[in-house]
Amino acid sequence: MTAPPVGDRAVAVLFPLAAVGALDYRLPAALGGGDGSFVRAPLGPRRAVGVVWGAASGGAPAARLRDVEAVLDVPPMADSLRAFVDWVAEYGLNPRGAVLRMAMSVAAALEPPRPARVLARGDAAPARLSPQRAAVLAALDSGPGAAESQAALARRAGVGAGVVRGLVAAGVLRIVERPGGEAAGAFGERAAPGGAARPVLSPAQARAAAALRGAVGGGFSATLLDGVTGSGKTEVYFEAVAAALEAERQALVLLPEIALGAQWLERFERRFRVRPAVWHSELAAGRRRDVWRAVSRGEARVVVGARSALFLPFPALGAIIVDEEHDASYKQEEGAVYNARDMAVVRARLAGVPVVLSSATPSLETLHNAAAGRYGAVRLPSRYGGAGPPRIDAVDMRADPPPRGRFVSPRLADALAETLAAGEQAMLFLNRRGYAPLTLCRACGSRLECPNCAAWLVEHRLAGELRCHHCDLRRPTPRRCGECGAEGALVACGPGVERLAEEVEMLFPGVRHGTMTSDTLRGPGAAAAAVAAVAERRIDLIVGTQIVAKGHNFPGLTLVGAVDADLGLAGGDLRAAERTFQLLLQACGRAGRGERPGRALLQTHAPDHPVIRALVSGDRDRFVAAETAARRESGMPPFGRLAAVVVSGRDAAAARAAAVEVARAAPRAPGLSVLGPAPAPLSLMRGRYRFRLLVRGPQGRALNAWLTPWLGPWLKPRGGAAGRAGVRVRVDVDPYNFL
DNA sequence: AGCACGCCGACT
DNA sequence: GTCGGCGTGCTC
Repeated sequence: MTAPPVGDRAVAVLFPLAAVGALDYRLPAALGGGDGSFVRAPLGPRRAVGVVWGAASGGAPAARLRDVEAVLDVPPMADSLRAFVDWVAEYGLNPRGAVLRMAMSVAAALEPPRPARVLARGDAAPARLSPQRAAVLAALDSGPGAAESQAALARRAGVGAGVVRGLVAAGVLRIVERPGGEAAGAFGERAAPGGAARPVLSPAQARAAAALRGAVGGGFSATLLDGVTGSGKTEVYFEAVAAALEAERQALVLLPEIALGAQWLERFERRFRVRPAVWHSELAAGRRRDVWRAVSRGEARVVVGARSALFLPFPALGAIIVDEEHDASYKQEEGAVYNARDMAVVRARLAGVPVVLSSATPSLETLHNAAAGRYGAVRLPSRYGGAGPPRIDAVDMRADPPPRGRFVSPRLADALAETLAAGEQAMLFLNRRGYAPLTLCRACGSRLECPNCAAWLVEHRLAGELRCHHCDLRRPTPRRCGECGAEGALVACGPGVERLAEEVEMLFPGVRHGTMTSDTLRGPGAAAAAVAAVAERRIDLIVGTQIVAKGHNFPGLTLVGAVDADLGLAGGDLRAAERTFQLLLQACGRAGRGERPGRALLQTHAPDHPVIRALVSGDRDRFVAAETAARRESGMPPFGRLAAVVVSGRDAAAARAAAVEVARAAPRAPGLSVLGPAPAPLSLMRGRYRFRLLVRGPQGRALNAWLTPWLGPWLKPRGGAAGRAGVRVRVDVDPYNFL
């Protein structure tokens, strides 16, 4: 593959910096690196770590090339991962350096591991053996063998650190540097493919599992695992993981950030007896480094992670699983833009391994790909253990409205009362944080709005403040109106989960209820604690946002009430119907996962809306068919592709002018249409005025061929064609979020 | 991303 | 007179 090192080579080095990208260097033959090598090279006045990215581009005269300084002692980046970085960069119009950054997010992992300094017996015999000194020596002998730091040994011996230091100074103990001091062995144990508790699979599960197992080792393939909530999809895709392990390869399981909880890990551990390596954005630096290295050495056999885990340096990838493949949180919009579900398919193709896309409510894109035969499909049509699906009914809020100022209809209240009286648990689902989404002044009619965003301030009564959900603004809830000064005239309009909890207390005094939102479940372990509280019946009525709709399993729960089922349907979002359907079905699916059958009530003002009708009739296929037909009609995804171009700036006029200029420069081509610019749906965010262009093109890569030359000049982070007036141009390829 | 260069306000 | 604010530009 690589040519023998005859003389120095001119190479491109890609740096993990959005604004720099690849630069040419001379790679001295003596250093011995090649394509994919991690190298340290001079960059301006400093030095930086980058990756050798093929032959030099010729962008600088050979005489000006500087020398690569060192080839780092870590396994080089595999060709398939480099190809993946290039792909993600090109597809999403991302700077290559920004994408590389995700693939080497751990600076410390690239430095040689700092040797651990541990203690061992020295040559000198102890002269005067004080009780403290004797305790230290006894502790050393009884310990795990020469492998402890000074502080740890002192702690175990119950003496001050000074005693140990004294012994070292006297030569009784000596410090030994042990290379590779970081958590070696933490991932070293092999996951047991056979597992401790090989699960009993239903016939349907066994058939699905066999199909997935069969795909492992057979090169690239993509398979949709389409199973109703509670059908045991996880156990099925665990078999694909097991097959990868049996083949001595690694497996990657992607989960939405929100589902990466204790329950999933426990299931994994029950099946495989070991913990997988966990990867997500909140990981502490040290842990990150350890996991990255363990993956790159092939020691971490299974990685479960959020979307960024796609960029880990697997040397022997065997399978990729994308759980809850329809989940919108796979779409990354900050920094580099990409959809981890789609990029998982790309990564699998480049690595020549199978990918499994799992969901109870697959995205239209994936269903379309399965229908077209591009993806295989295996189905689990019924719940594991024979439990039926929850019975779903609509409550017409026009015919059966709640009392004024309340949000739970009499019918839902009755159902709640029945459920609680029967000793069962219930959940109220409302995808709205805080107490009330809008506060207005009864005296002058003004609304409390964020000064930096075109959005209402949301009251968070528990915290005693108003918050903007689009920027960091928080301010104490005022007593008087800021416009007219009227005292005590501010009224909360509409419900949030906090207000719902208040209503629940009034309806069912003394009921043990708990609110679960991203505000109340802060930090690791909080979600697990809440789930445990429900399991142990310290909570009988859950009030929650989408955080409770996904992933968690509540066996005693038999009733789900969607307080505002229409919530996601308003607005011009392309995927509003699809997403609402998915979210509500997931929420309803929380009911009846144990012995007792479940039911769900959807409070709606539009019981005839196709989404509500599909949920009530349980006819997903008809809904999908209708939605697909509408998309085909309008040339929308998956029958066409979109890109959103957002031009923003602190000065509205300058931003608008730049947006017009961008639109004017658009290529004219049949099959390509450009709408706008128009004020973006969130026309002011974080103090920046936003204008949006919507580009629609045909399916496939043709769209990129137009976008890249057209938008390239505007996308330079600074100093680009738009940079002067502080105007920023961002492009979101395959947008999910229409804000 | 850093880091230097450069061009205007309040201090030893 | 200088120290230092961060706008602008460059890194093979």
